[in-house]
Amino acid sequence: MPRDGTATRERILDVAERLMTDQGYNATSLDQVIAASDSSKGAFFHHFRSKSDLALQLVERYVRADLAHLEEGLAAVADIDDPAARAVAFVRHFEDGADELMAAQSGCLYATVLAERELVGTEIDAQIAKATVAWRDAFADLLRPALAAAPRHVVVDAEHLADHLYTTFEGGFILCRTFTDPSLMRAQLQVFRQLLESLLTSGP
Amino acid sequence: MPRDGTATRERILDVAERLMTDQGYNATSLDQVIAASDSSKGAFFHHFRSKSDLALQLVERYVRADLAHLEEGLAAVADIDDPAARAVAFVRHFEDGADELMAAQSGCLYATVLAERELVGTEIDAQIAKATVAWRDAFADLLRPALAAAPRHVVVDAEHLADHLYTTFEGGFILCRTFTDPSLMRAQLQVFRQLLESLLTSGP
DNA sequence: TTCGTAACAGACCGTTTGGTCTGGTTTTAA
DNA sequence: TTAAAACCAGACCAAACGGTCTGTTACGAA
Repeated sequence: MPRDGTATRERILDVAERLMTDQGYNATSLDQVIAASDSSKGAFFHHFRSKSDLALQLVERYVRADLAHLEEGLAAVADIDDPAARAVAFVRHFEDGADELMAAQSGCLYATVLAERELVGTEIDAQIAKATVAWRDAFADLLRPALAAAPRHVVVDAEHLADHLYTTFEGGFILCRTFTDPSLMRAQLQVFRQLLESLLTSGP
Repeated sequence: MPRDGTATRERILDVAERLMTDQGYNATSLDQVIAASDSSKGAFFHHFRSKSDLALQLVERYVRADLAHLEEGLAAVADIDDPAARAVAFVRHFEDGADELMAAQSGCLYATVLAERELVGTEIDAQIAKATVAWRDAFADLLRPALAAAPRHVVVDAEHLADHLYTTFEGGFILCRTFTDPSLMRAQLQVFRQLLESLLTSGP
C-alpha cells in the first residue's frame, strides 16, 4: 500500500466544514476549499467523487460528532435520580458548553445544507433526520417521567418539547449571527432551561 | 413619466423571494429568477443594480411585512388587561397563524441571507437586526409586567426571553425542513406558549 | 530492484454565472 | 406632434464554476 492519504482527506474535510458553515454550500467553491487546505484538484477528486459527495461525507462525520455529544450529555446526568432534575441538568449541560461550542463553530452544518434545496431528498437528508430523531427520542425519554411527576398536571407533548432543544440550538445559531454575538446561544439555552425548570417543578 | 414598471418589479421580487427562501441565495441564479418571472435581463437590471441589490430590496420589503405582523400581533392582544394573559395571548396569536405562515413560505428570508457571509456587514444586516430588535423590545415590554406579577419570583431576563420567540421561529423553520413537515412550526410555538404559561402563572 | 498502485499535481474543458450594451417601444409633458 | 425619459428585450462577454485528464511521485509487496 502506498502513502497514507487520510491526513489530506481530514484536512480537506476540516477546511470545507469551516468554510461552508461560514459562507454556505454554494457560496464555497472547490477552488477555495482546495486552496485553503493547501491541496490540489487531483487530491480532492481522489478523495471525493463530487462536491455533493463532499457534502455527504461532511454531514456523516458531523452526525457522528453530534451523536457523540448527545451520548456525552446523557452520561453526564445518568446518575441523577430525580426525573425533573435530570431533565433540567441535561439542558444545563449544553448551556454550560455553549460558549465553547460557539468558539468552535459559527453555525450548524445541518442548517447550512438544508438551506440548499438541491441536497434535499438525498442520503444527506436521511442522515440529518436520523440524528435529530436520536436527540428527540433520548430527550423525550428523560422528559416523560419528569412530566408525569410534575406538581401540576402538564399537557405538554414530550416529543415536541424534546424537539424544542433542537429548535433552540438552530434558532440560537441564527440569533447569534443576526447580532454577531456568540454569547446569545448560551442565553437562549438558559431561557429554555429556566422555562423547563418552571414547567417541571412549579406547583399549580 | 413613461409606462409603469412597478408590476414587473413586484413580479421579480415575488419570484426571487420564493426561489431564494426555497433554494438559497447563491443557489438561485438570475437567469432562473428572470425566466420564472417571465421577464428579461434588461428588465431586471433596470430595476436592480445587481444581485446583492435585489437581496437588499427583498429584505427591506420582508422587514416591512415582518414589522406589520408584529404590530398586528400587538393590536390583537392590546385589550387584554392581565399582563400574563396578554403576553401568552401574544404568542398564541402567532401559534394560531403558524399553519398559514408555513403554507405561504418554506423558510425565513433572514436565515437565508444570513447563511451567506458575503452579504454580512452590509445594509442588509442592519435591516434584519432592526426588525429583530423591534420584536425583542415589543415583546419584552409585554413580558416585564407579567414577570413582575408572577406568583413566584422569576429571574428570567426579559429580553432574552423575548428573543426566544425569534429563536423559536427560526429554529422552527429548520425543524420543519429537517422532517419536511410544516406542522412542526405550530407545535414549536405551542411548546413555547405552554412553557411561558407555566412560567408566568404557576406558583412556587 | 522492480513493479503496481494509491496519492497526488496541475493544465485543461464545457457550462453557467453575474453583468453590460445596444437598440427598440411605450408613455406623458410640453 | 414631438422630445425625452422610463421601460424592456436579448445578444453578448469575461470570469468563475465543477469536473476531467494526463502525468508524476511515493511506498509497500514480490
